[in-house]
Amino acid sequence: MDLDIPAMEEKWKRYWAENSIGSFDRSVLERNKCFSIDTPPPTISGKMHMGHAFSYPHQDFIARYKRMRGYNVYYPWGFDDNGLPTERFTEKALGIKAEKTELAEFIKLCMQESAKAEEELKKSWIDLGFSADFSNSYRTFSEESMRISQSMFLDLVSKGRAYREEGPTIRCPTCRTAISQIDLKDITQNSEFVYVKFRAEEFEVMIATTRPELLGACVAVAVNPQDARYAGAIGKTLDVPVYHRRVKIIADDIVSSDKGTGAEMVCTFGDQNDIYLWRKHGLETRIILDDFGKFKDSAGPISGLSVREGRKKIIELLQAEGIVDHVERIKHSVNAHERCDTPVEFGISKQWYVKVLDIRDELKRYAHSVEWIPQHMRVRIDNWIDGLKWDWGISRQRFLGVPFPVWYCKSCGSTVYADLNMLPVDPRTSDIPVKCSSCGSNSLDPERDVMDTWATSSLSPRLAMIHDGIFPKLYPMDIRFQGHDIISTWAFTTIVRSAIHDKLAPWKWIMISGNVYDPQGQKMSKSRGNIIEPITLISEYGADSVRYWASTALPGEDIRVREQDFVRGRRTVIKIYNAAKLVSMLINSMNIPEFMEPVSPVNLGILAHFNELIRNVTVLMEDFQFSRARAEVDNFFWNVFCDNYLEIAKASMARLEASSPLKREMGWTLKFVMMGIMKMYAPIMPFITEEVYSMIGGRQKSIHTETWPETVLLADEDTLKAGFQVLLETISAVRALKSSKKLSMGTPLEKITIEGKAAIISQYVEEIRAVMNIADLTVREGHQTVALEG
RNA sequence: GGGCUCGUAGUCUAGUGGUUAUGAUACCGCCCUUACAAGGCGGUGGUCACCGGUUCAAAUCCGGUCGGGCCCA
Repeated sequence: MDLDIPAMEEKWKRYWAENSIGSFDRSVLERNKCFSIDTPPPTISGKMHMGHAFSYPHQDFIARYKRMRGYNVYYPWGFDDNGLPTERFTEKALGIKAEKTELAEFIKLCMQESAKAEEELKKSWIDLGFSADFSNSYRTFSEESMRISQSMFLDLVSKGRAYREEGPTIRCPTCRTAISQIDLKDITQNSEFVYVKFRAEEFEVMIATTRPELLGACVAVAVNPQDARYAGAIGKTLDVPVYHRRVKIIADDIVSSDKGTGAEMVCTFGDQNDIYLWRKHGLETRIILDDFGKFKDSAGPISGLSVREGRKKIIELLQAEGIVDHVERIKHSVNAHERCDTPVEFGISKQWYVKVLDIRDELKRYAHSVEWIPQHMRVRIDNWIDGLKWDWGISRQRFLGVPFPVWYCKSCGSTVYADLNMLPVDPRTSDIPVKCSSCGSNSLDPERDVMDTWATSSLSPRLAMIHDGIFPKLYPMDIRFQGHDIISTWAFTTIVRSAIHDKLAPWKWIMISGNVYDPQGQKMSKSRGNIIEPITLISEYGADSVRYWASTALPGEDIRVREQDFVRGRRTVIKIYNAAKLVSMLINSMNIPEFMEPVSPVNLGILAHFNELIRNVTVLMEDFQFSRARAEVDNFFWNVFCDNYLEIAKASMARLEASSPLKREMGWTLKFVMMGIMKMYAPIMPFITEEVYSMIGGRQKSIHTETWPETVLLADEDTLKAGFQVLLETISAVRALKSSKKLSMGTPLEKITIEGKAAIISQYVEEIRAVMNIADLTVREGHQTVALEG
């Protein structure tokens, strides 16, 4: 009977759910008995994609392995329904616009849509056989998460780590919305460098700019301190053409001498470079563009114009002044909104920041106290921390997000914080009466910004464990799983939060996964049309095969989606099933005892090999090297167990009397080794191993509640193993002989002479005769040769 | 531009100083009555990106060059 993979997987999914296989035992909360996993909550705004199908199994391999090693595994599940992606998802699903919907209503709709999407999504994850706790998942935008996030924000405030200051905002003129840095991408566009002379009484400086229209926002001219051309000019002032104001010449290493003339105009704000210089040098602020991309009155002659019109007009005015030297066509990269490719504009407003610059060394120490898998990923967070230019900005000018529990007093200007017992609170929509804590006024303005999603996601260990009522029992957690693309965001911000709130590193280990590419090594994207859906692969090859594919990559390494890997996974599943069918046929009529001590060389030999396998695989799994671990099991299962031991056992047992002690011993060894292989495969392929476990008489209700295989005590294991190795080589030589004579492996042979290590081979004469169907076998001392006689 | 990473049969991949370089896939032979042809046995196929250095010995260590990828500017 052929194996029906979908039906088999369906059966066990139900069985595990009904029997709560793999669930966390709340009564055991000692840290050394638990293993806790900080899982990345997938965003609810998308389907499961190949990146998920690749990296999430890695967590599950470790979770299942640790359970079998006796740990009470805390493997919570969350969904990320916070922030902009959910806004867009809800807008699209309901055909509404956040701007045109009443705020409280919009947020309610977002939460409803998220809840629906989560139910749908959950199914995909369960289909892949994950053993996380789906029955009790947390959400990054629940009332509970909001309360946690707000209370931890207040903790930042009380520790002097959160502050509010003027900061840049990014707007997309096309989408007419505030966006965050994460929504930016670099695009290269054709542009022109306009070379303009800035004059002073005694000298002039030529600057090259791609944004002449921002002349009215010019607050400085910057040069590199090493640049000899401007050495004498630093600190002096220049006249801004058209507007005729004086600005200072400042020096900064960030200015490149070989770009343009080496002197650049600093405007508030043309690009991120400007923001950096503005902040570092404490420059004044001149905002001349409004939120809709039109010039304000302060832009003087170009007020009311668009960016494009203003640019044309300014160039005309500069030419009229006779100070345009020349115009050069160039290609340069600009920050653009990733959705619509429009170059963004920068504005300014008061924003909340988390102070991190002064604790960089401490953050690095915490980052280093975590063990990074693979180790080389650790330098990425070092580079990030070293390269930080400003504090962590957590304000976003959006609708859906965790609100700041903050008001501003209209009469005295104080910042008023919510009490802990008010949380969660949305000052934008709440009618809770709040009074100013300094002057008692009840006339307060709510903070209208919301927190960036990372400000909440960075608390994921708390979100999960408070939700489950076990915080801080298992905190810090054992391991975080995440991709390398978010080391500078999620890993970094989580380390920041534990460092500040708890003076701890958040985990013992962090495991970084790679990216998934299409068969040609290209990124998968809608625009390339090369998206492959995990659901398609699951229905075609089975979840075990998809997991098998995911297990082929080493930690941190990228992988391609290639048909042949799934084919290989499915072959393995089917091979396991067929091997199990044979094993159960061979042993089912027997009464196999739980323990036995084999005495025959062939059984001791495979056990010696198996011991070695268990040791190697265990070391690899402890080291999170599931790819190598699985390859070891594969090799043993196919080449040693199936191709040889099973063939030997099948042929030998057919010749032995039912009452023969050797037959009984073989039956026991078959079951013992097969069971052990299944246990080592179980974390990778939970479905087929469960099926086999039930076929060959597992004693527990599931293989996933079994313990990891342990070695058996053998006298002189090395000799046993070497002897068994000679047996395998001898069989291989006889097979080669049959193959060269174009005979089937089952063809009877009359008389065969084997030359080799006679003392060893003689121990296995009966097995060799049986498996190769040889009537008369002679063994002679000599170099390994096999000859057919007569 | 900076950091990290990778470069091994047509393709993918193992291999951090020591026999004849691992395995998968593809390809070519042969083998189906008794677990599995989605299988078994055997075979073809490689200047280990390039150049130089260290060493008795380099795919492996060091330096450089070229090319790919990711992250950051």
